[in-house]
Formats: sequence, C-alpha cells, structure tokens
Amino acid sequence: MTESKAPKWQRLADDLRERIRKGAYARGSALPQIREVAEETGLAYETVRGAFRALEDEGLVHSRKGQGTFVSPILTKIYRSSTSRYARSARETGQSRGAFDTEIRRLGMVPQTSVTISRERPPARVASLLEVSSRAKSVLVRDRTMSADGTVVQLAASYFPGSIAFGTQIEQLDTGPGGSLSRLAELGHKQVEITEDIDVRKPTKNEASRLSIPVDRPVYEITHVGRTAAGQAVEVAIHIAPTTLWTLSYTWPID
Amino acid sequence: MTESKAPKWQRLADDLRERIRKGAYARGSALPQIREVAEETGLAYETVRGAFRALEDEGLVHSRKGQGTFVSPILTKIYRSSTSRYARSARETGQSRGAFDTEIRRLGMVPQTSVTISRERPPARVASLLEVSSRAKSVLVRDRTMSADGTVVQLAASYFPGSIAFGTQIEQLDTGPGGSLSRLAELGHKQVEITEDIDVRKPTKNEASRLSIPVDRPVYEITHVGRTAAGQAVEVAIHIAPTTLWTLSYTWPID
DNA sequence: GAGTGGTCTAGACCACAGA
DNA sequence: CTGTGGTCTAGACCACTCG
Repeated sequence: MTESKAPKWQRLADDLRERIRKGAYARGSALPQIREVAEETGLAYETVRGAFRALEDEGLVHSRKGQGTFVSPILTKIYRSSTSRYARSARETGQSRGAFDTEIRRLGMVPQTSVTISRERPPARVASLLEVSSRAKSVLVRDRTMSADGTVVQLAASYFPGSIAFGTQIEQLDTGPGGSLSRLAELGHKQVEITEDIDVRKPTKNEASRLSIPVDRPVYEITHVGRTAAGQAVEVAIHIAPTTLWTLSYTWPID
Repeated sequence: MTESKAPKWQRLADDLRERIRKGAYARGSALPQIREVAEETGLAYETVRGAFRALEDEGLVHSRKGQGTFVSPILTKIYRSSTSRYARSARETGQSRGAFDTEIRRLGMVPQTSVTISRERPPARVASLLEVSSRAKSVLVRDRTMSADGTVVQLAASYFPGSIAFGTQIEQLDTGPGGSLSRLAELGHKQVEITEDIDVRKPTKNEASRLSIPVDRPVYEITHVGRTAAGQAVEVAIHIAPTTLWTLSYTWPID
C-alpha cells in the first residue's frame, strides 16, 4: 500500500522538499529548470509545474519569470513576541526598539530597517481608529521596511495623529530612548493598553512587490492599536508579514 | 489600458468572486459545473479550474470530488479575543466557557461543541512543555470539535498532566463553573500567565478531513500554554482553525 | 535572440459519489 | 452506470530577463 495513490505532482513535491530541507540546494541558489526536471522524470511540463507551485505556496522557493526558481533565502521562522517588547525591563535597557534586530541576529542573519517619514491622508480604517479626518493629511506615518540578510521580511506602517505628533521628535528618524511610546507619554498621551488583531490574507500587488513574494503567498495583517487610559487610540500600526516567515507569540497575565 | 493583461483564469475568478459576494449563489449551494462554465465562456477545462482553485484557496468555495463545487457556508470572520476570555469578570459571570458560543450567536449562527475525553500518550511537543513522559498514557486530553451552523470551524485539544488531572472533575464532560482553569486552581495549580504561539501551516490529512477543508487551505496552529507562578506548565492546548474563518485578537496592558 | 517561468488548449483517463 | 471534480499529457504561445 504505502499510499501509492498520491498524485505525481505531489510525490515530486515531497521529493524536492526533502532535498531542499537536507540542503542539497543552497539558500538562494537556483533549482533545476522545470523543463529539465520534466525530461528527467518523464513527466509533462504542467505536472512538474504543479509540484513547483506547491513548494512556492509553502514559501520554500520562489520563481522569477525569465530567470528561474530559487530556494528561499530564509527557511526558518522568525519569532515575534508582541508582548515582551513592551515589558518595562526591555524599555529601560533600551531594547524596545531592538526586538527585531535581536531576533534576526539570534538567527545568525543581519537585520536592516529603513524608515520613511511623511504626513499623509490615513486609510479609512486607521482614520476611524484614531478619530481623525481621512480627507486631510492628518496623520504622521512612519513606514518601516524590515529586512534580514537583504530579504524583506516585514512591512510596518505606524500612524500617529498629526495634532499630537507633527513637529515632535516622533517625526525625526531617531525617536530617542524608549521610542515613540516614551515620546507620546511625555506629550501627555501615555499608552496603557495594546490591542493587536491578526488576520491572514493575500497581499495586494504593491505589498507583494515590496516583499518580493508572489501575490498568492498569504501574509499576516496585524492591526496594532495603542490606547491611553481614557481609551483614546494614539498609535495605530499595520504590520504585513509573510506567514511562512513568522511565528507570533503573545503572553499575558490572568487577573 | 485598464489591466487587460490579467490572465483569463484570474479574470474569471474575479467575476465569480464578485457574484458570490453579491449573493448570486446562496451559501452552501452549488456553483455551475466546471465543464459547463468552460463551454459557456469558451475556455478550456484547466483554465476554468484555475479560477475555481483560486476561489478555493481564498476559502470562498469548496469542491467535492464527484459532487460539485459549493459556496462556503460561512463567509464572515469569526472573532477570537484570546485575552478577554480570561478576564475575571468573564469568569465570574460564568462566561468563560461561552466565549465561542457568544461569538457564533452574535453572527446569527448556531454554535455546537462536541467533546471527547481520553487518556493518551502526548505528542512530543506537548510532553516537553508539560514535562511528562511521551511514552506512557500520561496526559488527560479534552478534544473539542467546534461548529457553527453544522460547519466545523475549529479543533481544540487540551492536554493536562495525568498526575494532576486524572480522576478529577476535569475528566468529566462538565468541568463545572469556571472550567478547568478554576478546577486546576482548586487543586493547587493556579495559572497566572498564558502564552499563545501562532503559526500558519497546511493541515494534516486528518485535520483537513475533520475540518472538511482541502489540504492546501492554510490553518492557524495556536499553541496555548498556561503556567503557574512557579513557571510550571499545567495546561497545553493546540487549536487548529482555518485562517479564512478567523480573526485573532490580543489585548494586554503596558507595565 | 535565447532562455526562463506562466498561460492555455483539447482531450484522455482516474477517483469518487450517488441513483 | 452516469456525472462530478482531479490529474496528466504534448505542445503552442506569451511575458519577462539578460547578454
């Protein structure tokens, strides 16, 4: 028996997956071409392509039209503990902004974050949460692109009400010790509670392009909202990250 | 221009998606057959199937060999606030076990949960977390299958160390007021902290079958760990839920 | 222009469900 | 048995990259 009835494309995918896991093809290197594999295995082009698509869905490889199919540069999961980065100890030792850097270094890779700061008209959902107008450039946006070994692994856009943040250090590249959280607190908008909503969806064309992933590879959409004691949202962040690259973690006390 | 270069299968998928969203096909009803659509549109079978597969990946429809393709019975997202169900207020009013029921009713559907209780050899990962042997029937398992309007929407298996839970009310169908959390506390194993790790992966064949989803539809794997003040894990739960059906939510205090 | 992955076709056959 | 979705083929053509 031994499940001999599995489709050919699936067995080929299993075979290739195992070879990749065993390191037969180096990270970032090219896989054999589809037509080549087809000839070697005696399968049709479409059948082999079915196997390749399965691996692509799993995030193991990515294909580039006109170039070839390549082993993903990152095969491990990046760990994101959303709660621990807000622990007082982390903030006081200046680690709050370094959570991403620390995790990437732990995996033996080189982290890099690039930031663009601008004043924008907020997306409707963000405007509604922050209770600002969506028709004016009413928010400050810190748009971060986070990479590991040169591979983009997360997009994170933070939105602050302009009435609070325009002209403050939050609009500078370096937000200083404790980051925007501490700056907002100094400005009289201390956050006491964070909420994160997690969804999985397909990326938009723009997101897929920035993340260098195919449009059918699912991503986490994490909507992060920081609120003051009065319940007012003063920071909203939207994180976009391929599900194949991340493990999310939350820890909270009972009572 | 107007993006006329989109592949045919994609345009067909867009067309069908819009019709489904507009309610042209009732929830649970059958879509036109692939060969029928192929003839109507003048496309080849494989091309139409590409469009159907895309919709299936999105969770909008599901296909059954030999039967047809059907609109998913649930097109909305179910909201799971992992933190709020542990608030003292929820527990004291007896709502802690009803979080799922309440949410499903809020969506106008009928919730149902079936439970099987057994003594098992734990999976390696669970054994390691609970610090029990993985070679003996060392854990109590409460395996819950949760449905909405007859559709299975989540599998949740809770594991308790047998040394603590065997022979207690946790082994009964009704765990009593406050649920297993309160029973463990009474037994001297009060949990003070919860950690949940979130991953997205393809379901195993068994999971896919129990959830009535294709094996390539991604699911959340939520690993829930409850710990005592001493840091000892006393409850581990593994939740499996299709990503297309759920929005996860976490709220926690700063400091 | 040569070489890559992506789309599409027409048709054969397989696996499964149900009358 | 018929009808459904799923697999597979051989080959044509398209879209993109790079020398």
